[in-house]
Amino acid sequence: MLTEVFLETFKLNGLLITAGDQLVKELNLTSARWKVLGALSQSGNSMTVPEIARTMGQSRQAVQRLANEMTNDGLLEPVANPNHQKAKLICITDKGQDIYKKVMDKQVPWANTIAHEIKEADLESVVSTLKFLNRYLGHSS
Amino acid sequence: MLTEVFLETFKLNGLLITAGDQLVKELNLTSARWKVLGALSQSGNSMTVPEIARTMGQSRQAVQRLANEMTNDGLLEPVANPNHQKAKLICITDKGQDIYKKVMDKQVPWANTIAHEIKEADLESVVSTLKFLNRYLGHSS
DNA sequence: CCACATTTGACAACATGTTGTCAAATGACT
DNA sequence: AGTCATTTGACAACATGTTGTCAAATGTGG
Repeated sequence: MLTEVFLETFKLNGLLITAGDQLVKELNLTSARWKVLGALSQSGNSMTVPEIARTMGQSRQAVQRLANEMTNDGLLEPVANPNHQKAKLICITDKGQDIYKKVMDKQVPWANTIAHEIKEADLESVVSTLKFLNRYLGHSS
Repeated sequence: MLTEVFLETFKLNGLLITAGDQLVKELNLTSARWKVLGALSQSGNSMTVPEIARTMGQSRQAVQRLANEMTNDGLLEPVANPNHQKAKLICITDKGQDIYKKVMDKQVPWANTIAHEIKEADLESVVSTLKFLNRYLGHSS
């Protein structure tokens, strides 16, 4: 049955990326960049690239490229890190905040429409189980 | 909370691909090809490329490329489709069956180790909720 | 303080995914 | 049958992801 969870996760990932790309297209965003903004936003707005990568379950190189491009586009900005000379802290710019807010204004009602069709207990079960799997797989590697 | 489900899904997807790649590396497979074999295997061993793509929640072009490469590698073979001249039915070759079996021999114990740490009710909750989300997102697009 | 492992940014090679386009095959409707 | 929308394989452009490597910065243990 866990195998089924994995297959459904792969599928959901694909469908979410497609749906997400459609949702944020007109804001000149993509799902990948949205995810970076989300990770930063969720954690107080300032992390190094490798920290973002670990949060997202991806390689630091993938996030590094996104961060560089988004910095060029004025969505992010690197600020000096008192704890590390090379590893700058990545922050969201005002422009980035603005766009992220607009994304959330579109995403929240969309998510609520879906969430209404799912029992709250199931949602909690899913969140905690996925978190457990992420913790488990994250530590093992 | 549904937003959290989505973020955890993205993360789990990344970690699963990494873990899967490690698991099947020595069999000259990758997670992507494994998924194609799994989709075919789960559905009686014969589907057209677009059918596989819909099962996996991906674009038919992505699956087409994988299918072409795996055909060149002797894992798959296209057979005539009585219902469609162009859209061949993709089948797993004996060699493909062999490798898939070896993958499962490695994956099943690995999955069981993890599954033991999760309550069965939670697992059922996750599977049915993910399936619902996939059905919902699949129909809407 | 010094050697050594780890982390980090930068860069490259490559796998995997999306979208868009085209012509051929199919299906649906009159 | 004839027309038109849809599906399909092929191909291309591009976004996103992995791994591997290197040198610099950091952490760790003597």
